[in-house]
Amino acid sequence: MVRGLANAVVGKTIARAEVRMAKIAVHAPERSFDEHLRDDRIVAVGRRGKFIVIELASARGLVVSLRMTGRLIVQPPGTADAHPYTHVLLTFSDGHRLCFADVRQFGRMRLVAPKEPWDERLGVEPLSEAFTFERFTAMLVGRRTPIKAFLLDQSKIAGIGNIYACEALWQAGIRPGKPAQRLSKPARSRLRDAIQDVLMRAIALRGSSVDDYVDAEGLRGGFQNVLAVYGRLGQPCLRCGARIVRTVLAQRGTWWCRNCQR
DNA sequence: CTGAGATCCTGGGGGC
DNA sequence: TGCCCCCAGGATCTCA
Repeated sequence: MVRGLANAVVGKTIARAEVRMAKIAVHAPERSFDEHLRDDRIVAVGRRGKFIVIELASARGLVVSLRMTGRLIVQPPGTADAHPYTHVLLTFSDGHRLCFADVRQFGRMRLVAPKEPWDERLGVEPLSEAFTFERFTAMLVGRRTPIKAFLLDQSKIAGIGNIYACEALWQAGIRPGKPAQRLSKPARSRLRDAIQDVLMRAIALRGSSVDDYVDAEGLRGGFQNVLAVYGRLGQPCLRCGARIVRTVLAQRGTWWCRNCQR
């Protein structure tokens, strides 16, 4: 998503910003969203955890959280709204538009000040050098919470969602409900590797379009075609053939194999 | 600090 | 065919 977005919008100047649903655009109240953004320029697009960061020439940032159904769509000049639930529209000086749409209205587009520590509550990036076996081990000490709940906690490891938590636990052969502190050394090693492997493979396939996810270029992902457990209730485990079960853990649907995840 | 649960939303699927 | 019910889920908040 970030790579496609960067290709499409870096260098563009914001001519105006239209907010159709006020709660979606979060900003300092002194001025309107449009007054804040007008004439600023996009210099980079990055990511921290699941948050997309659109960096501006003013050193401020537009931090976008898509949650489940949020979409960012880049539209050529002169085209109609690309999505019926468009809540925020940035129009660039060249006529292109960046449309933020979200059926469920859970997503947010937040304007942050230069050096504002908006990501203080996010944990380690799982694909960074900092995510070592030693650090992973230290994080798990004394944690009684189920390992799957731990993986979903963005303040520990940033960026793992429900799909990738299920897939990483299957790949590592670990029961989702196992208390985090009780993972053996080999299990911790397998899980750390599985987290990185699952995330890298998913990114290579442009994400998981389980429902109707599309990236900024309107392309569907491909990882939904290679999911081992997520959404595969009753189907055979790709490793042992046992039926995949679904339980609820941390208020989330959890798919796993009772036979080969222990 | 940890862990658990509620909350926000709407489309879509299942049941009848 | 139509209606009702319920469910999916990420981040943030509250509470014990």
